[in-house]
Amino acid sequence: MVAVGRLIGAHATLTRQLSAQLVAEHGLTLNEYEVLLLLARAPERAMRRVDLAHDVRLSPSGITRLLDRLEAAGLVGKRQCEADARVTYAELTTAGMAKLERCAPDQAAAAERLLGERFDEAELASLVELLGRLSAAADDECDPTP
Amino acid sequence: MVAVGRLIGAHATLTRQLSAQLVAEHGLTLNEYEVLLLLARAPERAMRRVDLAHDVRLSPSGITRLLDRLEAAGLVGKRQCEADARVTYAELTTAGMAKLERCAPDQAAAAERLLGERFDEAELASLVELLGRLSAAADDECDPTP
DNA sequence: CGGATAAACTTGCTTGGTCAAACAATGTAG
DNA sequence: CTACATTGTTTGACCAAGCAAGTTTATCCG
Repeated sequence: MVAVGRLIGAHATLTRQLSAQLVAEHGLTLNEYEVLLLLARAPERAMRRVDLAHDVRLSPSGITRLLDRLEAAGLVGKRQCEADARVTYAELTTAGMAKLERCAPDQAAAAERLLGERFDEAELASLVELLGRLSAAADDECDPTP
Repeated sequence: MVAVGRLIGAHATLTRQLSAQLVAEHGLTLNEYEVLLLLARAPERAMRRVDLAHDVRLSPSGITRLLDRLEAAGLVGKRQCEADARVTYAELTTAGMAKLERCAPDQAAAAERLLGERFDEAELASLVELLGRLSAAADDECDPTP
């Protein structure tokens, strides 16, 4: 199947392009950026580490390390859960919020440049739909909620 | 742009699923596998390291190290270029060929399971076409051949 | 010719991430 | 109520890859 190689190559491309600018101009990994983004959208700007890990598809240890970095940079803080002493919440600090607001426009521009130029609305939509099936599929396999 | 996160997530999924089996059952990275595959298809089963690096989108040092591993495993050998002393060819050994033949069916099956189940012919084609534009775009940027 | 520039490749160091193991807190069965 | 399993998180060892710098060979241009 020749297709597979191409699919993977294309993704690598996308990720690299998108992360390059982010790293260069804001010192953030794509994953770090996405975590910030997820937190910003979450209620109370806080999320459990497990859920965060799941959403960015990182291993538990991966998330620990990523959050360590963000915490060291002051962009994220820890909060203990009262109901369950095992869980720690990561919550966006105001500094983190500010950072995100600085990154977002550039990131959106990069995405626009990469995608908007190449695809029209319909194509983009179908791309998202098609790829979406893959993610959905993966979720099923790990977490077969019927 | 919500789309971006999803696109990236989907790719991560695809790559991970595809590489997991490969690593578990054959002790090969997805990149290593692709290198083997490229070599198998190349004339004389040999390629320059630069070209290999370009095709799998790895940095020069990345390819060096990857080939080191494959060489240590006896799957690949070095050959000097007579015309240009700078270049080294990587060539598939018979062991490498055999290895590839053992991996390929499993890999094809995995791809089939991941893609074939989820997409029909037309969808797959359009997916490849759309994503292909991204790769093509990236090539242009590094290598603006008009 | 000879010297600069570029191409192919390697080496050292750093990094983001995984896995396996450990640990603590929570649920659940008997 | 005790014992066992599960869940959330962290830590240590390891690994694939990137970047920057260095070496060697080609090439181009005066």
